[in-house]
Amino acid sequence: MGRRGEHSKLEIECMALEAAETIIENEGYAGLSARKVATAIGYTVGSLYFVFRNLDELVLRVNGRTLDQLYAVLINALADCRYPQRSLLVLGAAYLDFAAQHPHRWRMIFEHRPRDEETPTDINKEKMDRCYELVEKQLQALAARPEEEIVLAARALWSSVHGIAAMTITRNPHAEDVQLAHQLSINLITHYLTGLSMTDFSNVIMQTAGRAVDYPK
Amino acid sequence: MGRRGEHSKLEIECMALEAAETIIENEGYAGLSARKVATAIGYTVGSLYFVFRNLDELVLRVNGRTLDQLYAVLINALADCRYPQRSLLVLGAAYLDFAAQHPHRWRMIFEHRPRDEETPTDINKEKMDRCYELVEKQLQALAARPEEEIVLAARALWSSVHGIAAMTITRNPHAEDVQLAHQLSINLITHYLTGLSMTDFSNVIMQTAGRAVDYPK
DNA sequence: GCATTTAATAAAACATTGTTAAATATAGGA
DNA sequence: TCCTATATTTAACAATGTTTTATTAAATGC
Repeated sequence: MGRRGEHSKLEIECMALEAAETIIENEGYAGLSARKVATAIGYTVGSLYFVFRNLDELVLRVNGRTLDQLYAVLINALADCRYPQRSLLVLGAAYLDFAAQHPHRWRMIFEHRPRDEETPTDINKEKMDRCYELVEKQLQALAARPEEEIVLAARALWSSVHGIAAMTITRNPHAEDVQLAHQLSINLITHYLTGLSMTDFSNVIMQTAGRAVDYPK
Repeated sequence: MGRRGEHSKLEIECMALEAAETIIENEGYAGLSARKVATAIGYTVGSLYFVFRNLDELVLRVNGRTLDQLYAVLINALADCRYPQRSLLVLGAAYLDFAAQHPHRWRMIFEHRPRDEETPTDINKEKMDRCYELVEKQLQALAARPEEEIVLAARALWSSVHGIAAMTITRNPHAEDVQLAHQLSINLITHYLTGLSMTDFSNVIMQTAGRAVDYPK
């Protein structure tokens, strides 16, 4: 039929993203297909390719929106935390809860493999780095250290919480899994920060940089 | 043609697994297909389904073999480490190196989503738990603590190193990525262990268990 | 107000996928 | 030597992402 101008290109784009999100939320990434998204928004397959270059691009866009949501959640969780150590614990807890509440979309951020080789994969890198920066800010408030060390510590800490989520929170997480994740996160952050406050940090850096692969006996 | 008895069922199974592994190692999971595996071992598609229930089963078997390899690497790396703290650092480094050397197969362990719902997903759980136990053993040698706390700490620590790998080592890791991963791992393990040795561990457990989700201000 | 162009949408076609059903050829026993 | 069981292939199916072609409605020119 080809009715025209009923929705603007931007509207269709937004509708498609929302439709894809609910499909993924309900059926997981495996349930996502171009035709399913298209019929969900009342169009046919070909129209999707008028808006997105391919499905990979749509997925990357969904991931971007998920990262935006995550960031908002983190900021919100941080709202009324006055002490940096508590802030770090709260950040970890908020991340775990977000992962548990949207397991499919959360996993898709990390697990999506673009079919097309030339699709840029690091489009959402900045959105991920924002999270590291949140952690950096708290670490800075906790102890005055050189920038370089703060960056490293933030990355180590945030990656660790992510690892706990990755190993504990499945695609269909049970309440007990989530609770275990929280225990692990608290355990990890607490001990790491204690160690951080006890160590001559720059010294460790000097000793270990650049000789990681063949670690001495 | 149907030549018969040229290879036993078990032989075909092994050939298919090896073929799948080289395909994945070279082209990633995206490059894996039933037909490609079949032709690689000189058979046609249908024959694969005489040996494996479906492709998911084949992938799970490959994952099992990868985990066996990983375990062997970890044991080997541990061979001549006399001090538990050093052992933990070496375990982390060995894990990162394994992930960097076989990124596709390593990621597939965690990223594989079975198409079929009724495919059991936790077949390789024991093989993963063996890794936790290695860490537990070192932690036990480091400090005498109740079993429960050792288990928790091992899980936190190992998940963290995995998280560092997951965030740093891409599907086509550069040398600089791997080096950063090693730095982060050393940083994390060192500070965590320092913190562990400084803290009244059981006290922390008592305080935090069961009130993880809505964390107090 | 009608014809023409242009762009939005649909429909169809293609190659590839996992999986299954049917066909076929071979090995071993009668 | 035939027969049967089974290993193996072949063909077919449905679903997928993507591209190409066809159609229709709006915008434009006169």
